[in-house]
Amino acid sequence: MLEFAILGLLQESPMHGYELRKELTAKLGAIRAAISYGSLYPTLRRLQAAGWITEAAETPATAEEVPALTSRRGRVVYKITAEGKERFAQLIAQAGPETYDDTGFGVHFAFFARTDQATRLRILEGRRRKIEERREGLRDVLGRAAERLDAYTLELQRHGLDACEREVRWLEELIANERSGRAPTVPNTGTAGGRREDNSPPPPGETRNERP
Amino acid sequence: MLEFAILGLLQESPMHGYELRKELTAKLGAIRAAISYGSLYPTLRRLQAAGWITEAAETPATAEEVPALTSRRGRVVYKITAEGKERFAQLIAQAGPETYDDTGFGVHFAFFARTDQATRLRILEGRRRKIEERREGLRDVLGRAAERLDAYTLELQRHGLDACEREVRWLEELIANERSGRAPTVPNTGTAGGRREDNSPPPPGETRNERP
DNA sequence: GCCGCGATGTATCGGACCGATACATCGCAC
DNA sequence: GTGCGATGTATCGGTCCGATACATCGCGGC
Repeated sequence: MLEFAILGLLQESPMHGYELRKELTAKLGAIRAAISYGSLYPTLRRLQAAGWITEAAETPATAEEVPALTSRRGRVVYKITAEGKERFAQLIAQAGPETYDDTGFGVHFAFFARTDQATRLRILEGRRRKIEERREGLRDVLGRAAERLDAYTLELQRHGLDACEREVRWLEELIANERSGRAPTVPNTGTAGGRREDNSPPPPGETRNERP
Repeated sequence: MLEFAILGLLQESPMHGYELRKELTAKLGAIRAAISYGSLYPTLRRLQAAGWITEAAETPATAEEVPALTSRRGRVVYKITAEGKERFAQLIAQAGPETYDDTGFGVHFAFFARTDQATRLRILEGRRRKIEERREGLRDVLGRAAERLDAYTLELQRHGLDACEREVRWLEELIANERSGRAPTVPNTGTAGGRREDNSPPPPGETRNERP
C-alpha cells in the first residue's frame, strides 16, 4: 500500500522523505493517521532497489528564487523512474481483493485522478460488495447473537452497522456519478458545520496536471 | 490489542483457538474483519509463556448443554489464570494513548462491561479528543489545501470528516449517558433500583446484556 | 459405496507497518 | 546565548496479516 502511495505521489513531483510523509498524511488523513518513518524509509529503499525510484541530488534549482528555507544538507530527494510509472499503472490494473479493505480502498481512491474510469468503477463496486458483506455480518450478529452479547458490545455493532450503511450509500452515489458523466462530487453528505461548500469546478474527471 | 481481547474473552469461558477466533470476530466485527491465525496462535503461545493462560485438557464435556458443536480431537483448550485476570485488569487501568486509536478504542470498548465507570469515561473522552483532532486536521486540509488536491481526494476527506463528526456525536451521547446513571445505550428503561457499580472481574457468570 | 466439499481445527512463514528512539541542523524568540 | 520546535534521516523490536499447509469430520450427491 505504501509502495503504491509513494509511487503515486512522486509522479506529482520529486520529494524527500519528510515532505513525502507530510503529503501522504495530508492526502490520506481521512484513513490513516500518519505514516511512520519506520515503514517509509525501508519502503523507499526497497523501491529504490527495485528501480522504481532514484535518488536525485539536491538540485540547486534552476537558479534564483529559493527562499532557501533550508540550505543544502543531508536531504535526499527521490524521483520516480519510467519503470516506476509502469509499476504504478500495473498496480492500478491489478487491483486485487486487498484493494477493497479499508486501507487499500482509501489509498486507491486517493489516486483515482490517475485511474481510468473502468477501474474506478470496478474498485467502487468491489468495495461496495465488501462493505455489504460486513453489513450483513453485523446484522446477523445483532439479530441472532444479540442475547449472547453485553450492551456495550451491541452498541459498538450498531455504530458499525450504521457506518456500513452510510458508506454503502456514499458508494452508490459515487458509482452512479461515475457511470453517468463524471465528477466525483457527491451531493452533500450533509452534516452540521458545512463550512465552505466550495466545489471547485476545475478538476476534470480524468487525470490532473502532468509533469514530465 | 490481541492480548487484551483474548484475556477478556477467556474470562467468559475457556476456549480453543478456532472458537476464540470466531468469538473475537463476532465481538469485534465492527472494527476488524477477522483475526488472523498468524497472530492468534503466536499470541496464545506468548500468553501461555507469560503465565496468563494455561492449556486445559480437552474437558470430557460437562454433561450436556452447549451445542458442543463437534467431537473431541486434537483441540487445545485455553483457560485464563489468576495472573491473567490481574494482567487484564492492569491493562484496563493503564489504558494509554494507544487506547484511543481506531482499533485500540474498539477493542477496549467491546470489553466495557468489564471496565469500571471511571475508566470508561476516561477512555471515551480520550477517544473523543483524538477524533476531534483528526476532524480539525481534515477541516484544515479541506480549507487551506483544497486547491492543491484533486476532486477525488477532496471527496475522500469530506467523507472522512463526516465520519468524524458523526463519531464525536456518538461519543457525546455515550459520555452523557455514562455520567448520568449508567446504561450504555441511548434509551434506557428508567428502572429505578440501585446504581450498581460496575461489574468487576470476579463475576464471570454474567456480563450478559441487561435489557434489549 | 464412495467422493468431494465445506466446516472444524492447529500451525508456520515472510512481509508490512507501527511506535519508540536516536541524532543532527536550522530559525526564532526570550 | 540558549533553549525549543520544526525539519530531516535512520534503525530496531514487535504486532499483526495473508498465504499456505495439513488433517479430521459430517453431509449430500451420484
